[in-house]
Amino acid sequence: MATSCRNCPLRKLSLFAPMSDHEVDFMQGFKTGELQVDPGTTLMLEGSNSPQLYTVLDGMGLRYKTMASGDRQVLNIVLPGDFVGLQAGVMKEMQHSVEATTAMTLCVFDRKSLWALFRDQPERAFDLTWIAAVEEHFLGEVLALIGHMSGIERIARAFVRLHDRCMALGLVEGSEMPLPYRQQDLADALGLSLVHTNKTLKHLREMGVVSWRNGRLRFFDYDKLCEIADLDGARAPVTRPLI
Amino acid sequence: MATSCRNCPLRKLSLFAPMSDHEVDFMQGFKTGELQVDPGTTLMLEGSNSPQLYTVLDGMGLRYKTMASGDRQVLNIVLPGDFVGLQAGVMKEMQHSVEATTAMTLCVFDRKSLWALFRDQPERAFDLTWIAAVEEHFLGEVLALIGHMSGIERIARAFVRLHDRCMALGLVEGSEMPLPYRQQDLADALGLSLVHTNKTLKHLREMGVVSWRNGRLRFFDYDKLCEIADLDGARAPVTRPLI
DNA sequence: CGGTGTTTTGAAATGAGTCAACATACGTGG
DNA sequence: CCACGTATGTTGACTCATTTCAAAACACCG
Repeated sequence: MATSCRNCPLRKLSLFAPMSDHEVDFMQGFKTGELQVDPGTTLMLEGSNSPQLYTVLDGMGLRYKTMASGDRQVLNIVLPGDFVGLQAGVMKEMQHSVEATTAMTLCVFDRKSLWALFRDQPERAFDLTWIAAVEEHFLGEVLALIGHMSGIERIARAFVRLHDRCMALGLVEGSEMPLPYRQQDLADALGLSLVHTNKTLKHLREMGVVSWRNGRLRFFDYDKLCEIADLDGARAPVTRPLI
Repeated sequence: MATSCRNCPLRKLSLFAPMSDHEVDFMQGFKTGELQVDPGTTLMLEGSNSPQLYTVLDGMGLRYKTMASGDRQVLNIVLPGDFVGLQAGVMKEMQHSVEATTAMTLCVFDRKSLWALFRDQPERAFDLTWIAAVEEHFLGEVLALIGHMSGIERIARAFVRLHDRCMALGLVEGSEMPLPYRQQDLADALGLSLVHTNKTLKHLREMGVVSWRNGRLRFFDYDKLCEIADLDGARAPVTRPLI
């Protein structure tokens, strides 16, 4: 049974900007359905133009680009609350692909009604731009990360950032959280080779900082991890709108 | 004397999406003035919240992030037609800084009237989101670049992309174009050390491919450059809106 | 039980960073 | 007009993080 926007479990989270009843009603009308996909499903394909846009309700995915050489650059990890397909909505086509890593539940919107949203709901239109700006911000962060940090620093920072995001979503259980990816995925996200990623993970494990096994990430010494990641404890949470 | 939007020289370029007379009139009203800045001026500061937004009319600049270590990551080069400050407009504050490299002329908009734009001009609001999506796309490209390519490939690709952008803006004169930056700027943009950037530039020069001297970039063998950059000749130009 | 995908390990090769000096250009003030 | 200071570009030698290659161990599934 499909969730109604009114009882959307994500909306309750403080991570997301509050929305008036009237706005929620509009979103409800904007929503055309709900989609369940299996792990490995490609939601958006680079160069294509999806007729549908999504908001992730549940599950995890990946945004990535495929390069001429066949390599893959993972742009970021897709978590609940993320909006998928904005590029297809405003540009001619997607510039990256999006794939479901786990099973996912998605809110479906019709691309054609995006224009109605801009016309009738300036607040929501503003929020969409906001979302695009937040995406841009995250990409900028990763760029700085890959451009200037060593392997162990990159991995540590990726883990901390992931922890922050999952914490805000209530996905962290004690000192443990799900991370259902392959080492190859992390390597592709951080611009490292698989072998080096593996060895660095081993190093972090033996240092007693974090352990990533069987799709679960365990934090043994979070402070140390932050230190390696060159991040202090005070990180302002980024509030953002939910579409 | 300030340029009127109606005769805006940029608008004529095919790079930018066409705009109706009515839309141009609105933009004219949105525009509050024109700003001239000297080289080295900081237009936006990371963490601050500018009351003004700009569209570059003339000159070149840099967007960059400053890292805890003191390093700098150049996100991209700012050219005429680029919109500056969108992040400050929709998020609480800028996540990167913007600096004028040469003298610049900027169209000034009032941040407060951004909301009016969303309310009264859904087409323009749509364009703003479009711009944000284009920015995101470019950052994704650079990310893939830095994550997976060697020094010489990165430099070659940066030059080709720059050539494409400047060509669309009519800034290329024959096989030569202005590039008023320091080697350090390029190094910071591509995640390379200054020394390695210097040596790679020398290498490209000695191969007879490109020469970058005295703020001017000269192409001797453009095909070869594209080959090194792993780009074929057929690159679709990205049309985008001008605000 | 064999097949496929993932993780792990070791050894060798190298691209890129760091250090440290020198060269060049440009502007300012004496 | 020259001397000096600062910013940028150039070069060589050395080091090391990371990549690449190759193989083995492990896990899961039909």
